[in-house]
Amino acid sequence: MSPAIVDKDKKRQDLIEAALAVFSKLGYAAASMDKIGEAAGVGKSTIYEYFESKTDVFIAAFEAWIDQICHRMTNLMSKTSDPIEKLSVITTLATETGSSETSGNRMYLEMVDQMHDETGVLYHQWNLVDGKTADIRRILTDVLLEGISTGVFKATIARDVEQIGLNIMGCLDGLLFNTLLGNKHFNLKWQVDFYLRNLIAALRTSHAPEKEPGGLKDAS
Amino acid sequence: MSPAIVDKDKKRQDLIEAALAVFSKLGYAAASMDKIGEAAGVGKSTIYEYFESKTDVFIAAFEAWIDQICHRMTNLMSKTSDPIEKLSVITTLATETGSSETSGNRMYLEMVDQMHDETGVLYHQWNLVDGKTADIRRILTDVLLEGISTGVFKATIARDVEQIGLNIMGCLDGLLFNTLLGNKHFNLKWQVDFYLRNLIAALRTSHAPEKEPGGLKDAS
Amino acid sequence: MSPAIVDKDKKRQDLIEAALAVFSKLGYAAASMDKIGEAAGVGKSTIYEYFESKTDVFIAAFEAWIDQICHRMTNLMSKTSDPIEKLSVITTLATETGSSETSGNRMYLEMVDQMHDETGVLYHQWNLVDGKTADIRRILTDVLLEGISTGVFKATIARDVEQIGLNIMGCLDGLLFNTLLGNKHFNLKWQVDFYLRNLIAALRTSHAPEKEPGGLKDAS
Amino acid sequence: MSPAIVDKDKKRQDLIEAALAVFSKLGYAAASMDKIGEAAGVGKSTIYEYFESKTDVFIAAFEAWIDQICHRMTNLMSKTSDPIEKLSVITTLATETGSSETSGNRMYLEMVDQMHDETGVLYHQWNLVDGKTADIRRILTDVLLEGISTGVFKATIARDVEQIGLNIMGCLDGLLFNTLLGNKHFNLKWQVDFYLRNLIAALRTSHAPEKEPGGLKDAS
DNA sequence: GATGAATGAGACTTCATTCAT
DNA sequence: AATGAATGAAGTCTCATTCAT
Repeated sequence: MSPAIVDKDKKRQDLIEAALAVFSKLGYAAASMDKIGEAAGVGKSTIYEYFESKTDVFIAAFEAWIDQICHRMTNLMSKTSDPIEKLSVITTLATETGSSETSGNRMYLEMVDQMHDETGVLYHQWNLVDGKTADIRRILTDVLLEGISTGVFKATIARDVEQIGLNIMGCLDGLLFNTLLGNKHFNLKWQVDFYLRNLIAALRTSHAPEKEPGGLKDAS
Repeated sequence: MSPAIVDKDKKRQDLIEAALAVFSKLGYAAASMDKIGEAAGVGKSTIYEYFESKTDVFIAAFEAWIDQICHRMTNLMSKTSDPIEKLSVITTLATETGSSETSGNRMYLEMVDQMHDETGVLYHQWNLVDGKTADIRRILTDVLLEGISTGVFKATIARDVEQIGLNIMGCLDGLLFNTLLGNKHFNLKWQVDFYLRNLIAALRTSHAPEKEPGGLKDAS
Repeated sequence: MSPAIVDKDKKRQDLIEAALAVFSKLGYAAASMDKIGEAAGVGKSTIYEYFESKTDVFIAAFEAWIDQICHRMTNLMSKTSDPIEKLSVITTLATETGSSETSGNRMYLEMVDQMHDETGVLYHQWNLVDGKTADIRRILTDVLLEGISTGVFKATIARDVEQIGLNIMGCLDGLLFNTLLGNKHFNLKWQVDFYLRNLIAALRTSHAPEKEPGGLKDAS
Repeated sequence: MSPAIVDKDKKRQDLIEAALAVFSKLGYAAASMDKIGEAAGVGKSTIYEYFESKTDVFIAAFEAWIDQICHRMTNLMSKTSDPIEKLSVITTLATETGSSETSGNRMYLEMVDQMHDETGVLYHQWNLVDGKTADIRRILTDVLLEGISTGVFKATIARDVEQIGLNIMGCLDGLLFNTLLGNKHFNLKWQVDFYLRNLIAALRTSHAPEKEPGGLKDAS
């Protein structure tokens, strides 16, 4: 006759899952509590048993989303030890996100929007976002440092690894946006390959073997 | 004898200007007609003398915004004949946009958001956006083609000029976003220089002189 | 160099004419000052030089409308001396008003609406309406009295002529409404003929000749 | 344990009732959602829990209104088997509707107005209105046919029963309007009796007994 | 006298949130 | 714990009317 303590956490997860799906598809504004409740199979007032407000729900969904990305990235990268191949994992991730299958994913867009909007959920919450995205940045930084220590990447980039990580994230974001936005001129795979190819050319030591990551060969 | 004659076109421009400022600062949803009117120094109902709806106002502001970018880009590029230096104009533009002076500029973000949101103003309006942004793409394409014809860029990129133009736009967008979003780790100038340096290295003919555009030398 | 005094009255008439057309077509609420001005070929603010308010414009249009009906009715009735044939003029008038040619005429409907609506222009203005419609009632009463004095109608109806006049107006209104309303089952001419035939049968003296007004013969 | 369960159907009916009262008193345009809510004792937004829009509310009120009339008419008519007395039920109904007790009833007027107004709720909805009013027409038609089969009414009117039913409805509407509209000259009971008396005289077989329905004897 | 321009009041509608059960 | 029901604040848009020229 112990109270259903576990259920509460499980249900919260279910709600987050449902909310993430709705936010990804509709964006923050169009995602009404009604719709989130419906997606989770509960009445909308039930959501308030688990979250303070719509803001709270969004933040939880956002955190879950970042966690998912990190897990996926870590998983894919663990399959190889070559730093260059690890970087090329990004192509896979980006292509996945940009594919029509999951094209509803507007979380990044919403994150930016909510951070930038004076009335936005995440306005002045850079610390929160920073903390969450730090995990992704760390993964990239580690790959670069690993590449330096194994002689694949130039030692001179060591002081810039943090900025280079940001460059990758930033440029990828932009390429992804343009695809999500429905730009029919856009060939996402080509674009990501082209960017990565130019980047790696700048990072690699001149004597490093020319073995290239899958898919990059045709990019120029 | 004559009624108050106002240059309706001028006033419309003023309203667009004000609307662009408000949309840039607050985004589409948070930019109420009240606020736009206040910014323009008129009552909200006055706006309806010049526009059919909020949608109309946004589209006009969006078009004005693209036009501004094109003009600025064309102006800056006309000051040099070197394709590489022309490309580096992008650094200036990006830095300007990302500077705190004009940090409110969320138009691109909003454009993406409105196109992607099922209920968005620009949903399924890709033709409109495409037509407007085509001008920017054309400017970039022209620079690339000019570089090829003067032997500065590899002839082999000729077939890809369109995609490369998109790559520039996309990556720049992403870098800009991350800055606008308040990412304090982000050094926009460094990021743009780094991207352009890698890009130009991939485009230029091997025998081309190493003369680099201002500001790129230190980027690695 | 005398001021254009005549023009003012003429212009007022033009405005009334235009307003009547717009009110008849659109009804009171949908007839914006903008549209009335446009129909009269002047700016909407000009209307306020000639009328105090939209209410004023409507009342003037309403009065003009009643006057038109009276004139038409008087004209048609003057062509015969037979009271029964005079009554049958109503068929012509009703058919005219109900015909698709002029089907836009919603003045009566609007009159009723505006009188009955708590916020209506004519609310509590029965005196005004009564005074105006009195002319029509008088015409009908005169026909009945004339019929009595010539022995065509029963003398016993003398005390009821006023009510009978109202009966004609009332029933005709109703039949007209149902036609204006688009009731496709409705054959206006048949309906009016049927009503008048029954009415006349009740009014006429038993020894009066059976000569019937045109169009009534087939009505049963 | 269970949330506040309200009989949604019951509440919807209450809202319709309240809306019908407000529409009847003020007409469609002047009946704001605020006022309807107030009349029902709920906030205006609550109405949107039960109806999609103001249009929806009006249509529901309109349908309820027709249903009420049909029920009342059927009830009253069921108390006698004499077709002539059945027709005289109309006098009762009309007098009721036109009495000061329920003088606010402008539903018919509004129905006409909304059907006729280009921007009206019922514009081009003749099918809806037709379907609803068909019930009333059917009741009248049945009475007439029944009268024919029992030899009270002339067999020759058989082909016109539909039009005669419409004639009754149309003329009654008009008489009612003039009363509702506040015409102080109008004696509704006299008017309806007069109309019905003339009608019945035209319908009845010559050998039929002169037994008249209550109230008709004095009408001329 | 005429009118282009401006607007304030008010309408419908949405939705995050609260409350009673 | 769960939720059906209710709502107030806010947003977009309309339009009769006023004002300055």
